Formats: sequence, C-alpha cells, structure tokens
Amino acid sequence: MITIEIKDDFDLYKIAYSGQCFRVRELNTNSFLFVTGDNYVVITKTGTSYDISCSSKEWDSIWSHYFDFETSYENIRSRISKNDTFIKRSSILGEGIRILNQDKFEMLISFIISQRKSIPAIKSSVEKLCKRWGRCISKEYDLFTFPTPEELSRATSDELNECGLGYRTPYIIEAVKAVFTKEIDLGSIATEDDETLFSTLKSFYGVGDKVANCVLLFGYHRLGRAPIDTWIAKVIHDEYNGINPFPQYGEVAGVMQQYVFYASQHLKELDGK
DNA sequence: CTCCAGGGTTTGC
DNA sequence: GCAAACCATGGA
Repeated sequence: MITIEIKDDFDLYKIAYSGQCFRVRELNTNSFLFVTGDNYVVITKTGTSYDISCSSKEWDSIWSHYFDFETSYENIRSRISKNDTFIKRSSILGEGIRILNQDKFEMLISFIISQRKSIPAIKSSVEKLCKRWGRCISKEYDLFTFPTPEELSRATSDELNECGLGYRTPYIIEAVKAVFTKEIDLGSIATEDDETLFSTLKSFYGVGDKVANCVLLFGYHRLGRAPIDTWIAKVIHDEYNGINPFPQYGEVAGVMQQYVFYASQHLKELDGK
C-alpha cells in the first residue's frame, strides 16, 4: 500500500464512467478497482492524495502507464479554442478523464461485443467471458482475468451465446481464431501507422470504422482517433450542423471525443456549465 | 409490453 | 458508390 499525490487531471469516477473500460468497479464513492492483465489495483481518494493498494514497484511498472501519466491532459485541454463552445463545455464537465492504456485483445473483443448494446449489457457479457474462461486473480473480489486468445479458442458457439453475445458470436469466434493463429498479430501490428492499423483492424469480420477506432484509441493509444457512435453522431448533427469537429484537434481528437461522449451522457450537468 | 443500445454486413439499386 | 433491411439479446 502506498500513498501518492497526483498533479494532472485524474478523476476516478469520470474515468470509470467514460465508457472506455468495462471491468472497472466502483467499490464506494471514493474507491475504484481497476484490472489489467493479471493485475488489479484499488485506488481510494483521500482528500488531496490517493491510497493505492499495490506496491510502489507495481505502480511504476504497470499502473502509471495504464493511467497514461506520461501525458499531460491539462496541456491537452488548453488546446481547445474558446469558439468551440460545446467541446469547451464538455471538457470542463469531463475534466479528469484520461485515456487508459488497455490490453489490445481485450479491447478488440469488448468493442466487437459493444455494437448495439448498452454499456450495462456490454459489462455483463464481458464479465461472463472472464468468469467462464479467465483465471481467478482475487477470491476477495471474485475477480478474473480477461481470457487469452488460447483460452477463448476453446469456447464453443453455444457457450459464447450463453454470455449474451447474440449475432456477434460468429464475429468473436472468427476474431479469436485470427488472433490465436497469429493470422493477425495484435502485438506486431502496433508498429503500423494509424491508417494502416485502422485498415488492418477492419479486416476482422465484424469490425467496422467505429470499433476499429475504439481499439486504436483504447488499445493502441492512438489519441488522434475519434470514434463516431450514435451519441457522437447526434452531437455532430445537433451541435455542429453535421460537420465533424474532431479532425481539427489532430493528434488529440480522441481525447476531445471522450469529453464529448462523457458529456453526452451527462447532459443535465452540462447545462450548468 | 415496448423501445433501444459506444454498428456491421448484406442486399438492392 | 449509396441507402435500407436485417441482425439476437438484455436492460430500462
């Protein structure tokens, strides 16, 4: 257990409810549990500092990168022009959000599942996958790893359907097969530039523009990618007269997109900003 | 009960 | 090239 101070933007609640991670748990108002790989951590806000459940060594080697502390989000927010009132207001409401560095395979599978599902439904399906094919890493929290490609390759179509995947089941089966056989190596394609990687990810059956961009943003940390889903499309239509405002933010467009996505789900709070 | 969800593929023009 | 139909299921 360690205690740390955090200077840059960091809001546990907003990160947990920004729709980028489906396995985070809110233990109570000031305490959240995050999982990645074989590791989990409980972070508790205590006044101006944070209690961290892991060792200093683990924080430095895993979690500091997971929470993207190499990047200054305060600096990114400062790039927003005053004229862009909607994104400006969204960033004020969403201040504290960071783009996490999450596992590539987990992002691919999770966002294939995400299509036409509500966030609670996505969380439910992902949780079932972990419980059924992952490994237990905490009895106290009944916590499991996200299954590896090998572990998921043993799942049958019927078993996957029991996790509520519906018509996405064949998408998952094909994606797992392609990754497990290394027909597409999620690690080695990380060297590809944004557009090449975008096109590579779209070659998965069941992956289109939106899911590919989510995997780019959350799995490959390509902060310039701004996925357009139903919520963002509505904002572009209602607030920007149909003209996509995100490309003008270049390599931080994805961060702006996260502010807007968070804000679009908290519109009542946005009215007061 | 009805409606819709962090879309993508297939089909028809 | 585009628009429309179709997709399974759970949560609200």
